[in-house]
Amino acid sequence: MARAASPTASSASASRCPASRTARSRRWSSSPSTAARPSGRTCASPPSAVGASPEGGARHAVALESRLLKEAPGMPNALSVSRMTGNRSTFPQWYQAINREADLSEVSPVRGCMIIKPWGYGVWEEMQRDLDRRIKDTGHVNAYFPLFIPLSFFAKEAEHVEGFAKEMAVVTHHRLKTVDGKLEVDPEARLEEPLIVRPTSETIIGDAFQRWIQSHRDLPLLINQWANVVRWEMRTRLFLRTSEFLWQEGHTAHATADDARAETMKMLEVYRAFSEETLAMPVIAGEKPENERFPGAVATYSIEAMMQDGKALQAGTSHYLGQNFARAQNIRFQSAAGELEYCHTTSWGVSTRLIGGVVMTHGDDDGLRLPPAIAPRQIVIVPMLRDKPEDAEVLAFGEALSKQLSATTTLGERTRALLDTRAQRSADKRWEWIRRGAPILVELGPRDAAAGQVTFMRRDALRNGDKIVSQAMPLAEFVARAPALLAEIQASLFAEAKARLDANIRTDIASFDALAEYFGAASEDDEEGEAFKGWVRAPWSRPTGAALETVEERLKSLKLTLRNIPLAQTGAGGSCLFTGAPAVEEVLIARAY
RNA sequence: CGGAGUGUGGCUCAGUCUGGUAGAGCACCGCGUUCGGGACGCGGGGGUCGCAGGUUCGAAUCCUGCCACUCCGACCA
Repeated sequence: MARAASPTASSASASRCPASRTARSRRWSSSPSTAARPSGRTCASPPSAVGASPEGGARHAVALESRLLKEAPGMPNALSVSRMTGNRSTFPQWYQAINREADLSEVSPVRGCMIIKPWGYGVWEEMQRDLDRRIKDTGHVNAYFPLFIPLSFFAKEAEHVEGFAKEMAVVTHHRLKTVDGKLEVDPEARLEEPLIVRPTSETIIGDAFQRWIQSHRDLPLLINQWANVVRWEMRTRLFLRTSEFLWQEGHTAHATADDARAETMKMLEVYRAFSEETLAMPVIAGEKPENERFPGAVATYSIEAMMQDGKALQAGTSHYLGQNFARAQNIRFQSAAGELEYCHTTSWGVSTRLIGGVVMTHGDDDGLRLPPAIAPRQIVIVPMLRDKPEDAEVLAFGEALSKQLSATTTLGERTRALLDTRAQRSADKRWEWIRRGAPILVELGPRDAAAGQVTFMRRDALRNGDKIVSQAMPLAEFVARAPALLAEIQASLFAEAKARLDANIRTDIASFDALAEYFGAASEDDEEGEAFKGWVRAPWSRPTGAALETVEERLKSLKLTLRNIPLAQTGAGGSCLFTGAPAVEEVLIARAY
């Protein structure tokens, strides 16, 4: 073992020092800024001390990947956690490590598709439950439409077709046959009309709307569907972009443009509130520039969230479709005046991508941190069992605690507590729950049982420097305070992310050159570590058509995109960053997922 | 689809240059000692080295083709 700088380290301390072990560490070992960094936690030797030692510690990958990273050098707006997660060059590895170590998801044998593991799916279920409530509270009802859409349906809206045609899964046959012991597609079983696997459901739902709507009394028609969709993506990443993903898609029809526009904005606001209140993920809501519109839409709005590497994630969209789909599909109603008119429709959706957003918003060196509102288990009790008589008391105490906690109400729901009685070692279980992001972790030992007290850790504030922070209080007090404590964790995660977002949107960039300097300089760095860059909010003249395309081209050279035009405008004047013309509003510019 | 890289037990990797019949740590199983900050000892189980051909007495290693994954582009929730 090449642990040159700490010759005294015992194997025991080495085992607690996983940072010293991956081959990755060699990548940074020559970096001057790494060597000086004090080792984290119980780790005795600096990362640079380690060479080719192949010792393992795979389960610690989240911690070890990130601990080795460079500090963001001299960045005024550097994230508080940028030394681990804010480093652009290692962020993808960190992201994948969390997916693996927090048991969220894994790539499947099917190209471009993922397996959402129970813990990750549990998070999705909590999201679904909360958002479904919000969707129903705004008057919508759930329904389900077919996975397969006849090609002819899909073909009706020209822009829509153009937007999705390149990423379509198509079903052409309905039978297999065995030839020489091998299964083959039966050429005899060709479908008369190919079916596409839905990439979105405007057309199949529009077809139903066309039949369901006759009178203005049938409007508004407010439908939502929870479903999977398929878009044949070239490049996929867990949760953020996969060929198949889960989502919710709302589809509504209205009598007037005003009503439909109001619906579009209402659902955008539902998404904003859901994202900020439930996911603790601050967002900026705004309108997409015309070239970023949903295919077939008159206007598209989005909420954009800032990830810990500074990139923007489109976290939800809401579209005003005008009468485009109504005309294409003959969705008409008879008005009070007796006239036949086309409906105005909307659609809006969020997907399992949000899970990726939560990971990249709240994750840290120790793994995932889940906002209590979406944590499948909010309080996990790990009993310290030692194969001794007092184990029974510890377990009994734990069961009582779990039961009492489950009788309380947190954030409007029954508190989700778990007594983890699995046979694994307590220490392993503790770290597993830390990596998974359980908001509160209770460690229950004989001393607690005897004293009738609860010792616990908050995942949002797990460490003070290198030390794990735990606190203790009497059972009754803990049970009484747990809901408030969880609410506090929810709030603190949001506050942390909100502060990061607010601190990293620059509004002082007044020219394209300045923009290029800010973003361009970093891209010339090698992969060793690009400094954190946030977003830029800049005045612009809202160019359209070819002029807008030119803007996009120039931004592309800097790997930048227009995210949205925030609804909340400051009214600041100035001249357009791109055209020099008088600005009419501000636009958000960022690198994006 | 272009550029770069990687495929070796569950995980992270060494071994490939210089062919000789597969390793480490962690994880897993058993026993014992431990146990409030990622325990220790002893003993085990698990890999046709991404796939298919080829060269060779012999291939993880050399050659050819293919596939998959990761990162960077193009495309997108």
